[in-house]
Amino acid sequence: MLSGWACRYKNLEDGRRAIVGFILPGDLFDLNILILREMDHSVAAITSVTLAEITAEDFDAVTLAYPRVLQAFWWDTLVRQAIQREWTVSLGRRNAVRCISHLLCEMFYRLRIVGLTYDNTCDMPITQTELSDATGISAVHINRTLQELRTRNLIVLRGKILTIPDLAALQRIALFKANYLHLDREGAHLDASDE
Amino acid sequence: MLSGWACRYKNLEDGRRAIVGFILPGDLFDLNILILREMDHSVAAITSVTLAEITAEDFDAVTLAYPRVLQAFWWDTLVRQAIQREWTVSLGRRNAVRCISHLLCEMFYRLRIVGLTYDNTCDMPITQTELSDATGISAVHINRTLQELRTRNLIVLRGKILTIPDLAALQRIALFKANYLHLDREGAHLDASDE
DNA sequence: CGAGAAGTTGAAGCGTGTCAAATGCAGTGG
DNA sequence: CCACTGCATTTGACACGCTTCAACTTCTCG
Repeated sequence: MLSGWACRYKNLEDGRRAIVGFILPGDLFDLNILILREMDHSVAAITSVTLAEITAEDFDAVTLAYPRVLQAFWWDTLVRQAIQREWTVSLGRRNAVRCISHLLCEMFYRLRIVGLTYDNTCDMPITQTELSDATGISAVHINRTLQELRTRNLIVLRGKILTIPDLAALQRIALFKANYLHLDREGAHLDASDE
Repeated sequence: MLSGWACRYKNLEDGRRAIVGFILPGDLFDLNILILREMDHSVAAITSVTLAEITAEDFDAVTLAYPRVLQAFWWDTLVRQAIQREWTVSLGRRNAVRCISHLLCEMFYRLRIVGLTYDNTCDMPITQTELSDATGISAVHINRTLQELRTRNLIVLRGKILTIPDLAALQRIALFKANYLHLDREGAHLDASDE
């Protein structure tokens, strides 16, 4: 993924859609298809996107010839898995305010790694309906919760642009700890939390 | 993991515990520690367990010398990730009855792969409190929901032994589709669902 | 047999879902 | 430039699944 946003999702048999992850610029996708026989989920673009492609043959050739490359890819996979685990925690244990705050924190950090934040703002091209599909919270309640976050001056979200006036405060609300993103292996990072 | 059950969990700052996955016999654990610098979660034994261990040096040596081994390990990682995604769906979209049913289906299938089911029964050594930590549903409601599943003859659960009289029926309730477990790469499998 | 853990039960409250309708907003064609 | 269209956001009222609390009972194991 070179630019743009996409999401992974699964459709339940009763027709509802569940977003299980967001794919941001710089993310690898999709290694699944190279290793597993069958995709167990779908991917959809949220904005217009640009991709770089590699064939299965080239992938096999490169990774077999340069195992370090495979290890690096694997590192990426493990980080995605850590993110998925944190989503599990969010959905199971965090209420609406915390769940949404946590998701926004995660997006902001992930965008910052790849240089797509500007001071304390970043793009946030997802609709409230998509937020609903991602968090399992109804769209109506997403709306009310966003308004609460706005009222408490924790976020400014207008026209697909997100500004976080006080990241440390938002993290505190969200019970967000950035360590699960394993930023230490990558370049730029600054943890706004106290610890 | 050679025998016994364990779980991965994270502690929230407010003291609650969230179980983000179960580790069953045959599962690899923990590749994270070999690749990532820092564990972002903890692992606890549920029953007494036996493990096989490999040093980081041996691991590096083997995977660098035999890239196919690394690819196989990676395949395992991707399946774990698929399971984690399905947990995300469960917590976000399934109500208590479906969520618990789904978890039981998953456990049963995973145990069956490694030959730890006997006809339609298997061990289920987790307490209702642990089920609560895994699903985000309060222990009290876990209890009531299990009773409902028992009343509807969907499960028989007594003394850490689970029997599923009609697996297809339970899957239907749970909206369970076994494809996400990617059983096709492994040996024995029988999908009890209609499709 | 005793003690602590696990499971069970009831009552009350609340966070969130659902439904339905109104409003705002962006793109399209006349 | 405006009417038109469809989607996203917002609002209010009401219902319900689930949580919480607190007690009680049943298991398990030394």
